[in-house]
Amino acid sequence: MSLIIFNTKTGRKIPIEPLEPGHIKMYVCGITAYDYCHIGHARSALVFDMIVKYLRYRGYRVTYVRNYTDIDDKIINRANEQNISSEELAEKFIQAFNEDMDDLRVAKADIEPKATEHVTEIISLIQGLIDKDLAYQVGNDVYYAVEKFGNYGQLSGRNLEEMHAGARVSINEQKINPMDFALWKSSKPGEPTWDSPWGPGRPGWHIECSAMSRKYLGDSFDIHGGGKDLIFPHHENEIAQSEGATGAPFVNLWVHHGFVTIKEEKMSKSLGNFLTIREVLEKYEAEVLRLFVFSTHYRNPLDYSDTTMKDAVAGLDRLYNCLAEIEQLPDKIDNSASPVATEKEKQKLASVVDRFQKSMDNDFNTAQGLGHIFDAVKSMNRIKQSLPSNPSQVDLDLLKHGGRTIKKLATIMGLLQEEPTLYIKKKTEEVLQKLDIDQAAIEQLIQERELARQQKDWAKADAIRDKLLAQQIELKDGPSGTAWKVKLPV
RNA sequence: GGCGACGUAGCCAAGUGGUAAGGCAGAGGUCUGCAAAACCUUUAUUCACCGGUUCGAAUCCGGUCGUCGCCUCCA
Repeated sequence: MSLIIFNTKTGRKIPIEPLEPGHIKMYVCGITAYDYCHIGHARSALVFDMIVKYLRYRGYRVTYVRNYTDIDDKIINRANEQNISSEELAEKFIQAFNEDMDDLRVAKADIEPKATEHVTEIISLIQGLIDKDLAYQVGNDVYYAVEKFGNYGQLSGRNLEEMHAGARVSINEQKINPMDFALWKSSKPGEPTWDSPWGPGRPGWHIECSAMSRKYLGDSFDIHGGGKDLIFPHHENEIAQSEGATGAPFVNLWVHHGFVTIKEEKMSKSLGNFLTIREVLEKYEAEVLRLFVFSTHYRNPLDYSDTTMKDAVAGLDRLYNCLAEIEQLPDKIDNSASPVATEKEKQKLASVVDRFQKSMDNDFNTAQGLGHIFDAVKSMNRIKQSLPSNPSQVDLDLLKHGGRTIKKLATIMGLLQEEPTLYIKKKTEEVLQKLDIDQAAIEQLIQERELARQQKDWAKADAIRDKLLAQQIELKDGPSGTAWKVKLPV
């Protein structure tokens, strides 16, 4: 069984066959550092984090490059507004991005190059395009001549005539074709600038990715990824630049993920309907956001709402509860009863790795993979449920092994990374801190209630329980006394 | 206007030719003084609608309606 991946360029799934056997080279377009990142950026980072982890799980060596765009019109404009240099602004938001990634526990890419540190490579790439007559200089600007590149539109499935019909292209008298795009822009006073054969200026947006991917991954590499909104024009232009310059096929597989939407509309700055990663992480655990993201296939739209996030909270709690209960079971037992696990349950647990892998092999179907994990949890809960007080070693081994297995699988999505019991405890303490009540007071009230219960003064006992409940404290009467827990926010 | 994606239970979401995974919510049950929590069980004769192909379709083809996206910076 091989791993198949959907290729945007052909519209179909193909098996991954690395150019260098066993070694996958992947480039992903990272952020433009001019503001805090929203959860659309989080989806991108999480999806490719998962893809890298799964490829490595499947035994591939992966070289993962994700760039920073640290020079661009938006950065310059924003820096001017704030009266700081664009370097300063970009640095600030790269750092903010890294903090967000740490909070999301997204692993760093192997190489994280910045556009401004590759201007030399960019200039030589542009010069190569001019030499091949694929680019032309106008004043101190350099443009790519799209008509000279035969395959322009191959990725996005358009042709130049159609795009003219769109009539939304900006008319620039300097350009030969309105679709020509800037490789080098002359700088205005006060803007960051580099010397070049065409005068002082700065790189256009698309050229940096061609230059940096070539430097770190070569003329041809395996996977290039990003959000669907990068298909055109960004990735289309990258192909024109890279293939124009090298004559070699640029990328084997184009992987594009879908958008995060709010109320079915794309999250974007212009609509003002975006949520930053840090805003969301104030309300929800990183793993909740991860579960939310991976509960839908990466190419589909993902609608953010309180309901869907609440679902993710409940789902994650379910997983952790199962693991926590398994953890509390003994590892070894002497005089055990006969096993209770049914053939069907054993079968479910024995096959979960295969089923998970089959789902993931099919274009990283995390939604289905998670389904298999939940399915295994259901089987384990069922076994736990019917466990006698002296459970059999067979059942214990089954549960312990099952718990380890789903934890291992969940790791690919960055889930279930906490100690199960600590996860619950941590959430409790966080909430408790925000409440106007301390543990001692709670214990005190529970003791009072226990006394009332012993005297069968149910009215008083219930009153105390209601009082605590009003403060988000839930009581659980069990055989070994009364436990309490914070009603976790959802 | 051009191009593309999607429409599966109350909600979220897999499934792309062989008879509807999983999660949330709901209902019933175990437990309890009653509860809560937890767990178990259960929940779509049917996959937007209309035709067609097929022994067989949510899955393929044609059409209709609806939603969203790209075509300008965008993850």
